[in-house]
Formats: sequence, C-alpha cells, structure tokens
Amino acid sequence: MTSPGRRLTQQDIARIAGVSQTTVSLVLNNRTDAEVRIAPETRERVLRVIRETGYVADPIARRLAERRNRILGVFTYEAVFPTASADFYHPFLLGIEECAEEMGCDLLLFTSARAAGERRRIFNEDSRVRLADGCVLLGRAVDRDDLARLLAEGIPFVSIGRRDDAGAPVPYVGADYSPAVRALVDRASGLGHRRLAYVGTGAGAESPADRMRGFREAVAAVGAEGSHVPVTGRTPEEILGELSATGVTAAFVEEPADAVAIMHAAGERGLTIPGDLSILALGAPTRPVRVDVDLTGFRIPRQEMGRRAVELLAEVLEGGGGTPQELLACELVEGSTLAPARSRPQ
Amino acid sequence: MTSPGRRLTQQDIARIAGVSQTTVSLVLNNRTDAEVRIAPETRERVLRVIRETGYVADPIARRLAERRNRILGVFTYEAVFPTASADFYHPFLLGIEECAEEMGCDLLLFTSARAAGERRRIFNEDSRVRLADGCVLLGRAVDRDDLARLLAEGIPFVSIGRRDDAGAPVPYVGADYSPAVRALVDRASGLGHRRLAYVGTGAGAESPADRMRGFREAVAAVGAEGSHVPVTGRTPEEILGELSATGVTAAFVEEPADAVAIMHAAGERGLTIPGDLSILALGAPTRPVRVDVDLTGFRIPRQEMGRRAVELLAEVLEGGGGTPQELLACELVEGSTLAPARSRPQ
DNA sequence: TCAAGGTGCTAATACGAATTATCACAGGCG
DNA sequence: CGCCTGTGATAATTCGTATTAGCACCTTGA
Repeated sequence: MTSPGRRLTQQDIARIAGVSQTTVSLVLNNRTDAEVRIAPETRERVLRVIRETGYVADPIARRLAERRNRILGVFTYEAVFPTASADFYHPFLLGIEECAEEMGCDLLLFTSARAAGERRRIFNEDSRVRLADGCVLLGRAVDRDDLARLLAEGIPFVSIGRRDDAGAPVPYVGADYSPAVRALVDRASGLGHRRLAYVGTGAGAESPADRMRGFREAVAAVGAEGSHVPVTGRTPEEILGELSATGVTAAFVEEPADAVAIMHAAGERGLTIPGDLSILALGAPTRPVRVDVDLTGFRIPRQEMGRRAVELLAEVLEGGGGTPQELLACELVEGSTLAPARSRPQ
Repeated sequence: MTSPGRRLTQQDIARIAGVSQTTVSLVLNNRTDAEVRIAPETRERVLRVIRETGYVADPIARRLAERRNRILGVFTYEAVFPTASADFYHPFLLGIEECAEEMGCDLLLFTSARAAGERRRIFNEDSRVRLADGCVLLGRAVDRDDLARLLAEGIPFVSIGRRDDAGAPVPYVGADYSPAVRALVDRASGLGHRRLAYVGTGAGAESPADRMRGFREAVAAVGAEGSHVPVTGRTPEEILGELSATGVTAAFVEEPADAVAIMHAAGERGLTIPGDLSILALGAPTRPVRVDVDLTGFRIPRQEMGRRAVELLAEVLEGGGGTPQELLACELVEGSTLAPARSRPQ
C-alpha cells in the first residue's frame, strides 16, 4: 500500500554513487559555474544512479532552503465561493489564477479568516497572512486599519482596487473609473442630455468616490446640470420618481443591479428606456441580478486587474522597492440604453 | 516599520520574549505534557509577543519537521476559476471550503501544476502535492497514471468522483449515478415510454460509464428498448433527427447543456417538449448554458460531495488505514420535461 | 624542492520548526 | 553538609536540500 520504507534522499543517492550529498545536489542543479567543478564521469555516475532509483527532490526541503514558499495568498473580505458575490469576484480570481499558474505559484485562499458572524478581518486572532510570500487583497471596501497594519509590518501585498493612502501609499491596481465616467457623460452630452444624475452612494469607498468625481468633473466640463440621487434605503420606484420629478434625462447608475431595478420600475410606469430616460451603468453588478438588457456603460477589466495584481506582487517580492500603483482603463460598452435626449417642452 | 526583507521566525519571537526558540515552539504547540513545563507567566508573555507580531509558523518548515501543516491541497485538472467550468465546480469547492474551515485548515490551490501549454499534471517537474497534508482531486477525468503514482507514493488523497482501480483501489467520494438513472428510467417506463435513448458519450470516464450502465440495466429490467445516440461532433439538429427517426419518446441526456440545445432544436422544428418528446437530464451542466426550463432529472449532491471528501481525507490523515469509497445518492428533480408517452400509431 | 595555481570534491552550515536530552536552581529532608 | 526531587527552561539535533568555504591532490615553473 504505502511506499516501502523511507523516501529516497540525496544522501541515499550519494551513498550509492560513492560521493557526497553536496555533489548530488550540484549535479542535480546542473551547476556549471567556474567555482564548481564536477568531473564528467562523476556527474554521469550520479545521474545514472538518479535515473535508476527514480529519485525526485523533495519540494518541501527545497523550498525551505530557498527563502520562499511560492505561495501567494488571496484575501477577500467576503467569502470567495459562496454564490452571492461569486459573479463579481470571479473574473478577478480568474486573472489571479492564470498569472499565478504562469509564475509557478500556488494560491492560498484565506477562507478561514472569518470571525464568527462578523465581517472578515485580515488580522484576526490567528491570522495566517504571513503564511504566504505575499498576498492579493480583494474586496470593494478594505478596512483602513488593516491596510495601515499591512504597510507598517512590511507584508508584501497588492490591493485590487485603488486605495487611498493609509499612513503610506498603498500598492494597488485599480480600474480607472473617472475617465470612463467622463467619457459616458461626454457621450450623453453630445446626444443633447442636459440634466444628468448620479444615482448611487458616490462615497463610502474609493471606487464610488472615483466615479462620482469623474461625473462631477465631466458635468462641469460640458456645462450640464448634474445632481446626486442617493439610493440607500430607497425603492427603485422612489428613485425613479425623483429622476422624473427633477427632469433628469440621463441617469448614471453606480450599481448595475440598481440600473436593472430602475428599468423595471420604469417599465411598470409606462416609461420607455432609453426613449424617456437614458440609463448608463457604471461598472459590473456586485449583487446577483438577471441582466436582460444591454446596458450602456463600461466594462471593468477585472480579469486583467487580477493578472496585473499578481505581476505587481511578483515585482514587490523581487524587491523592486517602490509602491506600484496602476489604474487600468475601462472599455466603453455601447449597449442600448443611451439615446438622444428627447426634445421636450421646458 | 519592520524590515520587509525577512519574515518573522520563532527565533525572533524568542528574542523579543527573552526565551529560547524551543520555548516558543512548545508554547505554540500548546504542549502541556508532564515532560514539558512552562510557567504560566512565561507562556503568557510568549503568547503576547506572538499576538502582537502576528507571527505565523512557516508551513514549509513545519511540514519538513513534523508531517502536518494543516493545509489541504485542491488539485483540479482544469482551472478552478475560469468561466467555462466555474458553475460546475463551484458547489464542490463550496463544500470543500466549508468543511476545511470547520477543521481549521487552509486550502491550497495547486494552480502551478501546468507544464507549459500542456494539460495540468499532478506530477510535474517539482510537484507540490506533498506541500499539503493531503489533497482533494477534482475533475471529471483523472489521469490513470497520476492516480497510480499517488497511490504508489502513499500520498494521502481523496478523489471527488468515483475512480476505477489504478493498480490499487482509489479513495473517492462519488455520486451514485446508476440508481439515479435507473429511477428515471423506471419513471419513464411507468409513464408508458418504450423506446428510450441514452444521449451522450456513455464512456471515456467513470461517471458517464456509470450512467450508461444504470441506463442499460434499467432498460433491461423494465423490458424496454434502449439505444445509444452519440453526440460528439454532431449538431443538436442531427441528434434530434436520429431520435425522431428511431421513434424515441424519452431521451436520457448525459449533459444538460446538450439537453437544452436539443430542446431548442425541437422548438424550431415545431416539436413540443415533453408532449412529443420527454427529456431527462442526467446531472448538472459542465458547460455554461442558459437553462430556461425545469429539466426533469436528478441533482448531483456536489456540495455534500465536497464536504465528505474533506472529511474522508481527514480520516485518511488520521491514519485510518483503509481506502474510503463512498457513493452519495442523487436526488430526483421533478421538473417539467417528462410526460406520459403519447400513444401513437406504431 | 618548493611555492603557485588548477582541479575535483567534501565538510560545514543555513533554512525554520519540532523534539530529545539535559541542565540550573530551588527547597525539603536526613 | 550532601542528597534528592520537582520545576522551568534550553542546547543540540532532526528533517532534506542548497550554498559557501575550503581541503587534498596534482601539475607546473623557477
């Protein structure tokens, strides 16, 4: 059943070949430096024994001798697999996995970091963050204190999603929301929309703040009228009501799930989209939702962000020294929920 | 600001707490043997330093010295996250994650196991399978040689999905397809269906073979007529054509994605489901597909299988000695694609 | 004949945690 | 005073591989 006796070691090979363990190691690693010389016939003898015995180096010991795991940690505030957020996280993880695979690294999911019933924390009682060589942080909102501590303790990490400074600059790869929102506003403006609204929180974390900033700047630049319609604690009907009441013709909705809900509400009211109201979706749904229309908006390059995060982490681990910060462009999505503003009696 | 160069070791903790590395190790492992005595206040001091520094034992070193590190490996032949198979793997991973969490284990995804451009192999140049205490194998088809080698080297593992012997019995937890398919055949037979077809490969791996076997046995038992309609390289229209031509009234479709495609083809031909043709789906879709009908068939207990695999792996690690092999029952799904056979002119 | 230089290999050690074998120091007793 | 016992901690060693420093031997050249 189990392999007979002990696992073969370099020591065993050395004994059989009549050389030292060092020599075996040198031959195995094919070291041909000027410093190290092995007679061809000795090398051949060692190789023969290795071939005959089928010896394979123990990866554990090998990694102990190097100083790294080749393990990358992935920390998410929300659970990785459970269904609610799976759709949102999935593309990031896809990119992370791809890149880790290419780099020959394994991924460690910190699935155990959950304080009972509580929100996850990076530093809980027995945090295993240090278990990996470095880690990738995933999550829309990241605890500021956690970030500060990661920085202070010099733990190599890269955040997916832009983060404000937390005592020091945070390494991140984010989506470049501002210009993307600006481009949408330009489009809407070009189609005659003059009363625009930002529908969403527009604050609370960096990414909504970035979108809101892009919105404000663009509205100012094109000389349109921009309002902010909050969503928390309100029904789609109420939101739609406010949009209609204030004569908004183009709604820039932070969360696509809200956009879908508002569209349904509009349908029930007899309003047509985009005939009566244009809807622009600012990103990807973070809540599970059945999207049955082609929302105009932009695509967050999630997979690319995942990939890039791992690449940057690798650089950090190589001792690059700097604090990488990158924003990746979002690609505009044509969709069918933006139309020319209907000329209407003022 | 810690120097980001090195990672924290027990030696560091020892220095800070003013004790020896041995003491730190003893405290960490909560050794309270009669042989080992640590003064409560010393223990507390060490624990405090550990808490403050967030020290975590290096799993590699641990695994080298001991033979456990509380890390469970998850090996998949296909990538874990990519979209094509995500929906299929997700429930398994969910179960695995849940159970691992309860056991206080972390999960290590072997994402690095790919030889450039090739299919993943468990044993590549420096296989990291041994990095974890044991591992769970996931994948519809598993390489026979890999299994044999895992067995030969005595690496603890449990396969999700039944596997044929590979030199020796393979530990697994699988879905009990045969009886599930048999139950569906019984149902169809009870509703008057006499010409049944198995639509799918019915071979190539254990799970299709099990379904096919269940189908054949059941058909024989109820004295119906059963045929095999292959799918590889054929369009849904062609398949549907063969079903019609041979007078099949109930199609047992291995892959739900195919079932959906066949239903669409039927719709275009003016055939009604289940009026003209009953469709039975044998499991869960392994390809992404929009399932807009309630397929009659059975549910593979994927989450439970994931959980159970981890539990069995734990038993194996405890040194249970045996080779656990379990099949979990599939739950029948009523659905709406099975109806009484239309009495039709022979 | 002995220093200089080249060649081929090995002893020693590091890596980080776990374990075994001791060791230092009380206090109690005869 | 010397012996014993219990307590609390540590030095030394182990796991298997990689690396560094250096040793022993041989050839040259003066």
